[in-house]
Amino acid sequence: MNADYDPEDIETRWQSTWEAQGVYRAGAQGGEPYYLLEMFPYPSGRIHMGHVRNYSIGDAHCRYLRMKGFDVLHPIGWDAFGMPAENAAIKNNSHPGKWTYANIKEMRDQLQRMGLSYDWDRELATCHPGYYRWEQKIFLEMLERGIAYRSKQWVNWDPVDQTVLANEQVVDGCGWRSGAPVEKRELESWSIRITDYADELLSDLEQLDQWPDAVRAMQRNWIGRSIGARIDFPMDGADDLEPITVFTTRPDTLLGCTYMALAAEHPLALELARRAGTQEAVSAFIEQVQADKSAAGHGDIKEKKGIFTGMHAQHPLTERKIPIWIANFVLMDYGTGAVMSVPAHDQRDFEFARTYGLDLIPVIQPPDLEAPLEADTMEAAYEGGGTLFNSPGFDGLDFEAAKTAISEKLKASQRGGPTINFRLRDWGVSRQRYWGCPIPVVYCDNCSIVPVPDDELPVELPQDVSFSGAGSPLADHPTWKHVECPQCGGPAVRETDTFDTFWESSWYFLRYLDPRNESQPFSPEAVQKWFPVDHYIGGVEHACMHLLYARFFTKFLADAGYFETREPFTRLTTQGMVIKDGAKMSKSKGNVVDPNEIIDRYGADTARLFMLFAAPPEKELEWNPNGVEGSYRFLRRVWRLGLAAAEVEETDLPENLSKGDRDLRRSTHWMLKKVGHDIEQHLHFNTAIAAIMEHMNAVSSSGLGGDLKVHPAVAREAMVCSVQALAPFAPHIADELWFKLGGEKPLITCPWPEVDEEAAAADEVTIAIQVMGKLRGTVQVPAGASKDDILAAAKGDANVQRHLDGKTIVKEIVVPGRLVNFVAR
RNA sequence: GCUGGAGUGGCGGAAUUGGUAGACGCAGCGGAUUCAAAAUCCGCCGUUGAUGAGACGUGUGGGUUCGAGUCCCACCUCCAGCACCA
Repeated sequence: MNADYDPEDIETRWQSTWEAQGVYRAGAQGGEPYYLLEMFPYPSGRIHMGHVRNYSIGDAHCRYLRMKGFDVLHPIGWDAFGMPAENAAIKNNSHPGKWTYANIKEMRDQLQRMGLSYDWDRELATCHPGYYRWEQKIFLEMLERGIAYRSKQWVNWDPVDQTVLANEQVVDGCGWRSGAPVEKRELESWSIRITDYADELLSDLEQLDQWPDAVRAMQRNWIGRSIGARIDFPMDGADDLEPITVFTTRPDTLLGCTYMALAAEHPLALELARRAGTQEAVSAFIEQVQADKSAAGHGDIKEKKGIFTGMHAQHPLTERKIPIWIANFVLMDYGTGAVMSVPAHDQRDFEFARTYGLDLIPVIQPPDLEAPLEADTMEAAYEGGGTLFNSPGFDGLDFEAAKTAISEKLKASQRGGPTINFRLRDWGVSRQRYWGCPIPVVYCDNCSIVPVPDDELPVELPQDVSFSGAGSPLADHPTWKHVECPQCGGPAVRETDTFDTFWESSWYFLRYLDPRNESQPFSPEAVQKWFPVDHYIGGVEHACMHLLYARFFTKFLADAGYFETREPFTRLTTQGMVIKDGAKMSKSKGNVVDPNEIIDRYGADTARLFMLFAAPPEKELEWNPNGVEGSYRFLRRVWRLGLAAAEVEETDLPENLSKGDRDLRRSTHWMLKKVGHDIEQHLHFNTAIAAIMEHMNAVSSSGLGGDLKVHPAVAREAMVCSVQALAPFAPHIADELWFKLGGEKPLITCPWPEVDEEAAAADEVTIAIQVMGKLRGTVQVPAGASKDDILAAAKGDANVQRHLDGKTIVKEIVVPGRLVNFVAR
């Protein structure tokens, strides 16, 4: 009679039933809307354990919320543009789209085998023109509002992927995808003024109180707001040149400035050298710096090097002559690419000055030092605070007051003033690749940059391309780029760069709301109903790229009038990595476990259960084959007990329950309460599942399947509730048993069981008894026992008496339901 | 260096936020069942002690408290992100 647990049979049957009944469709049941989203996958070909974990977490939450009566939107799609498709196309001499769609099909099958609760009607692929036409439109709105601009600038060039990278995409000086050392190139390209939103992106982090602190901190660092001053240094003896502007956080040390340093890429570097006649040496130095950077792979500079340009600036307050140097440690990417050097109070400047024999002028006196700082005896820069000296007009001021005083003075004489500087740079979005969304502009000799008119969108990628050449197939295409200028009708050429693929993922969560809309990117009604995303789940590696861009897009779209919401993701969960043998799973380490094999062997329910049980979502998860086996063993146990319960006669709960009945009912309802609580409070599925396991131990002890020691109705209830509680984690086996126990609709469409608080409450509690804070015994008392009764019972304990013997109790502490502590002398 | 986080049995991890440290699972040990195996079931399982009483025990050292894994001070180690950021 007892068929063995056969996950494959159960899972395929339920997956088709669910699909046939459309139980996952958003709006299928009504209820309060809830938008639950996991980061969509790149269709690389196969899903990996990281995906399985990510989607198991999201699915468990989704199923729980559905049972709690929410109308959950839970969509899935494909982040389908990107380099791997193009590389595969080059290798196989085929088309990236072919590779991409084949992978999507493969991965869709895999996800469906996991039995995930997605609304597949909303599936989207970002490489589809029906998707990307709307991001072209959004770009044109950015262009119109001055948020998108084209400029010639120094960019990060990935020599392997043959494309430009944004700052965020350079990791340790290497391309985030290719791993190749990044080079600096000067290119015409498109940028997005994300820096216009720097302040808001920073300050709104405050309100994201359901985001992990780590992610907020990373974004805060990334945006890098610092308060300081902008200071203009006029040129000495070259009146036709603009002053050199620097940014400093220490305007109080301005009088200690003895030289200036420019980045090698600074536009004035060569110009100054040309005027001073040091061109040859300086350009050799600049080339050396560039070569060192490429060779080191990183921005890692071993020793500080520099060269004097031969030119001088004037100190903005004293008009003293300030030599202008070029130095390898000055970054063009930060501030203005030029710094004022105060060697007495900045360690880098100090080292540089000592190397090249430059002057030191100490101007801040440390508060705990009696003798004044002296240039000749200093062994390191003093970077702390103190009182100003050697600073005519500011001597005696505290350094903090001096920051303001000097900034204001500069402002008054129009030589700078207080300012706030950000580390965040504008977002360079041009990519010299084919498999991306075309940037919808054309270049016309008469009209310059012309946006593609709305009725000509989307600008589609041509299908007939060859990947033989080194550059972009779009640039090499014989006809595609040649068009009539939309403005003057003359000959024009299309932009052949495509967008950074982070462009697609910056707004896909909005397209899900209305994925087939052909007249707008999404309807206001859909946004009104679902946006923002209530809970977003994904990997922490996107903390500073995707999540920052998505926040920016949302703010821009709000400003463009699409909606009011200014933050896209209310709650964020960043799940930990799946590791094996202490290391991230990777082909090179040979420690990859293929989800397919696990599902073949144990079924999806076991794989999911293990992933949720082994660790809370935000922690790393160590893949443990024995642990998987344990989860499988548990489900088999549930299966047997479930079948046994289905055999038990169906009756009402009796009026009078035996102690055994009450104990099992307490276990049942305590478990339900605990599962609900753990999911709602912290998404701690691991402790929720532990509670179900604990309860199953109690069910097992009740004799179910053998000599039943409890009332049949109590035993049935115990199993029915277990199956319901298990539904978010192992949905297939849960539905199968649910139907065997008399259920008529899939559990995801059924309400979460009510906790019977009375049954869940204990009628007896164990009180710990301490003497002087040390545990000396325990005692069982009725749940509502009075303090006096508890104390009496505690004093009755033989061991406690032994420890109190010969002592006087000076204090009795009673924590109701918990413990008693006797303080005795 | 800066920022964020974490240190609990052989392992993954619990501990209602100041109240019996080690739930649940894995591994291990012992037993039942079996001709045997698989599967299943029961018991033990921080260290020490003897199966008892006890002592010790949540990275280290102090402190607050009747009572500290939890709070305070100082330190150590590990992980992650950023890093010559002016």
